[in-house]
Amino acid sequence: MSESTHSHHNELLNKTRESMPKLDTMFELADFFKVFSDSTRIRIMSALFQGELSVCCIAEILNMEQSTISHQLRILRRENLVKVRKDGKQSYYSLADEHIRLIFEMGLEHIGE
Amino acid sequence: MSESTHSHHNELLNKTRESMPKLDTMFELADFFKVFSDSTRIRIMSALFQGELSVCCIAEILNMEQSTISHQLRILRRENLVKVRKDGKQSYYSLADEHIRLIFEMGLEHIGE
DNA sequence: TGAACATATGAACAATCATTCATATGTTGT
DNA sequence: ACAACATATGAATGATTGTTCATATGTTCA
Repeated sequence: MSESTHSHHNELLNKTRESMPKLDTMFELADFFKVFSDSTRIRIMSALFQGELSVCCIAEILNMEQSTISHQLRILRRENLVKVRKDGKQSYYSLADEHIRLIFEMGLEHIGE
Repeated sequence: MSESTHSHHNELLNKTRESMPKLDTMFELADFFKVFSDSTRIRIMSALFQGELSVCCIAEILNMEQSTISHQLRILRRENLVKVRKDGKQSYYSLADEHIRLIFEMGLEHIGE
């Protein structure tokens, strides 16, 4: 292989590497989308578009265990996608971000709904 | 508990259920975002923003096994996010959709980059 | 204070998934 | 036809993750 071929090859390689986001950023991005990659979390967020809901209400709407919902809400909280308002015994969850609706719409558009 | 309390409760429950996307749609949506939830796939797509690339070139850019890249490209192909152009020994992959850039930008915006 | 209820959480388990290794398929140039 | 190369893919493995059960924490009301 000639030297010029090598250098062209390395040029593309370096140019592409430089155009890419930082490695850490790409890991964060994957983690962010990971939150949307589970159907239970998608269903919880879908329910919350309607307005704030308590944990047991979400569990009833989805027809799933309260424990399951709590665990998934913890993940949504950790990623700042929902916020909590405590009132007596209940915890009322709501979407933290109008952003989420856009991300949903974008996904729905791609799967053609 | 009074009957009116019950009916208010069921009203919210039904209203919310009706406002949600179809169950199948929510499963599809989760599957769609699942593709973006892995850092290797994110890195592959990031590289492809630059233009089409062969499999071994992607492997070199990411410094990963050719086999790993092939497996992940298969998933991206299955979900219609990349397309292939075969030329001799090589397979050149490129992004199937300008959509992907928007989804990336939306994610980057949320993680604050 | 005690009973009933709402929520959170740790441990265990099953299922999913990314990676690697080995190898098959297909192409180019000699 | 053969050697060298590029890509694809099945099987095995290790790691991650969603769900369930049991239980802890905290609140309300009698």
